Amino acid sequence: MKSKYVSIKDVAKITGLSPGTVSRALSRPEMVKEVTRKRILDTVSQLGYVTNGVARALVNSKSYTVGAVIPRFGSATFSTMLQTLESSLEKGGYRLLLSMPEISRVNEPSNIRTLIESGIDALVLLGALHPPETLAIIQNRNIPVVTMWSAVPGPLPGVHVDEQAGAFLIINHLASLGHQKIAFISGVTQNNERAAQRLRGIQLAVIANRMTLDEANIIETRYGFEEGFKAALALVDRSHDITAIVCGNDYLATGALSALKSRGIRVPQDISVTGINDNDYAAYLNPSLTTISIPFEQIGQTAAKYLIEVLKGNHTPNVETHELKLVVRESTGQVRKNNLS
Amino acid sequence: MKSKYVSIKDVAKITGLSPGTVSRALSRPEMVKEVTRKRILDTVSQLGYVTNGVARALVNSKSYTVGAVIPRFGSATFSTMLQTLESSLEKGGYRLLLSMPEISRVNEPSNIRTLIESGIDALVLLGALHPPETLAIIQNRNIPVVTMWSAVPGPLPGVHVDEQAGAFLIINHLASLGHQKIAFISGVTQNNERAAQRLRGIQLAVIANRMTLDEANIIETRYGFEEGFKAALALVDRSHDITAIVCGNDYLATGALSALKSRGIRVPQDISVTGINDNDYAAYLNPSLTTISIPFEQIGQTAAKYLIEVLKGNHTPNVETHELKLVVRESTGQVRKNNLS
DNA sequence: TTGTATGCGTTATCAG
DNA sequence: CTGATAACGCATACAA
Repeated sequence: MKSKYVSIKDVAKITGLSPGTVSRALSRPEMVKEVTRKRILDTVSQLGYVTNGVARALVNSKSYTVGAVIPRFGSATFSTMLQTLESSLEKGGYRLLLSMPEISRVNEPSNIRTLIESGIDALVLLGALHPPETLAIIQNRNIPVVTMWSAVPGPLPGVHVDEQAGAFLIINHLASLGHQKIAFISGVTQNNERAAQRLRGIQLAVIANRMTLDEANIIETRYGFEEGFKAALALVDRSHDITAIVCGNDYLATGALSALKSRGIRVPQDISVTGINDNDYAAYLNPSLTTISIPFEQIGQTAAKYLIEVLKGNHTPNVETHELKLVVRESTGQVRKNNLS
Repeated sequence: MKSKYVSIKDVAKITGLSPGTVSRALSRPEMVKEVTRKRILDTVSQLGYVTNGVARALVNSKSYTVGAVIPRFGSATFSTMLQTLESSLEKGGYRLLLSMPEISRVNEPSNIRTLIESGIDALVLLGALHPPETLAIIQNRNIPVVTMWSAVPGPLPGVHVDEQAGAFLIINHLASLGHQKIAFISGVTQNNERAAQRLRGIQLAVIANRMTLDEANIIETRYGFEEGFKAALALVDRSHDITAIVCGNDYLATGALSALKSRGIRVPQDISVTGINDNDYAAYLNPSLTTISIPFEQIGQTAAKYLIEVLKGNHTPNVETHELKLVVRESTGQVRKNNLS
C-alpha cells in the first residue's frame, strides 16, 4: 500500500538536501545551519508536509499517546474528569486514546490489549480494583499506569478519593441535625469499588453516630432516575419512620426526590434527601437536596501530571508501590448545608 | 532506542519459522497450515507477544484510529454523543483519539494537525462551520470526515440536526398555550452555529406565531447556571408582562428556574420556563420545565457508522457533497407537555 | 554542518 | 504452504 502523501524524501529531493538533514531541521533545528533550515522549512510549508507520527513512533518506540479505559455507568460519564485529563495531557504534549465501555459489558484486559497494540506510552484506568489479567499485562509490558478515582488502596499508583470520608461527612451532618433512622439507596456494588465504599462508609458512619440503618432500608440498584424513583417509593411504603434518605449518586437522588414529591412528601421538611454527586447538576437545580461532590477536575489533572512526570523519567513507574503523594484524601467535597428542620 | 518487547522475529526464532509465516498465522490464519499455526499461536501466548500496531500502521498506512475534535462549552460536554460515537467505532474495529479543547481556546486547525500526525484514518468534527484552514487540511489530505450535530448545511458530510425546527416546536407549543410575550436567554452565538440557529429559529417562530420577542428580551450569555440565573433576574426586573422564558440550553434554564423561584415567581403558573436540552438532567429533575432534547445517541452512532462505511470504501469520501442520507431532520426531540396554565 | 547507511516491526511480493 | 527480501517513513550513528 503506497502512501500518497509528501514524505521527508520529497522535501529532501526538492531542496537538494538529504533526508537526514531534513529530519534534523525539523526535530533538532539547532543542528542545522540557519539558511539550510529556512530553505527546508519553506519547502515544508509549501508542500504541506506533515511528519508521519507513525513512522516516528516506530523508530522512537514512543507515540506520545496515552490510553484510557473509563467504563461508564449508564449515562453517568465522567466528563469533567475526562476534560481535565485530556487537557492536562495535551499541555504535556500527549494525546488521549479513549475507551469507554459500558460497565456491564466491560472486558478490561481486552480493552487494554487493544490500546497497547495501538502503541500507547501509558495507561489510565478507573479505580484501584482490576482483574489479575490486567495487572499481569501491565507488569509484563512495564507500562506506566495511573488509576483515577480509586476508592480503596490498590497495587497501582493512583489518585485516590476517600469515599468513606465523604460518607462520614454526610452522616455526621445528618446526625447533627437530629436524624435517627435513615435509608440508603446504593448503586450496584459489584465491580464498582466506589459504590461499595460509599455503602461501607455509610454503614460505619451510622454506627459511629448511633443511628439506625436497617438492612431492609438499604436498596442496591443500578444508577438511574427511574431506579431512584422506584427505590424511594419502596422505602416510604415500607418504613414510615425514616427521616432521611441518602443516595449513592445524583441520578438516584434526583429520582428519589421526584418520587417523594409525587407522594406529597415534603423535602426536606418531612424527609431529607442526600446525594453523593458525580455531577454538578442535581446540587444546583434543587436546593432541597443535600449533596457532596467529588473533585473531578483535580483527579483528572493530577493523574495526567503524574503520568507526564513518569514519562519524563522523573519517577520510577514502579507498579508495586503506591504513589502516596498523589493521593487526594483531604477533600471529597463540601456538604452544602441547607435548611433541614 | 531499542525496544524491549517480544517481536515477531522472536516468535519466528523460537518456532523455527520465518517472520513472514508468523505474521500470516496471525493476520491471515487461513494461509497457514493448521499445525504450524497452532505451534505459532502457542509460542505467541507463551511469550506474551503483542502485535506492534505502529509498525503495522506504517506498512499498511492505516491505523484503525479515528480522531475527533469536540470543543466543549464550559462544563457542557457531549457525553452521550461521545459514548455512542466511541462504542460504535469500537464495534467497527476503530479506536478514538479524542481532542476536546475548551471552546474559548480552540484552535481547530492545530488540533487537527496533531491528530493527523498521529496517523488517524478519519476525522470527526463538531458542527458544519469551520475555518478555511480546516477545510484546506481536509481537502489536502483527502481524509474522510464527518461532522456531528451541524446546525446549518455545510461543505462537509455530516449528521445534521435541525435546530430551527426544534425552536419552532417550542414556540408553537407556547403559542398553543396562549403565550404572547416571551423572552429568550441565548448562548453565545459567535463561533457556535447551534446557538445561532436556536436564536434564529426562535425569532422566526415568534414571527410565524405573531408573538412578541423584544430585542431587549433577548439576552446572550455564556452557558452556565449562574449566567441563566442572572439573565432571568434581569428579565423579570425589566419586563413585567413576560409569560414565558425560553432558554438556549439546560444550564441556562436551570439557572433561570432558580432565579424565578428566588423571586417567589411560580413556574409555570406565573412564568413558563423552557429549555433546549443538551442533557437529560434538567428535564427529569424538574417537571415544571418544558424541554426539548437533542438525539445525541443517534448522532454519535450515525456519524461512526458513516465513517466506517467510508473507510470500507463503500462511499466516496467526497468533501464537496453533503451526505444527505445521513441528515437527521425528523426529530430533534419531543416537547414534554406539562400543565401550563 | 551535511550525507550515508542502517534499523524500528510489520506486511506484501515473489520465489521456491 | 513457507521463506527470503523489500519496502513503509523516520531518526540516528557514523563517516565525510
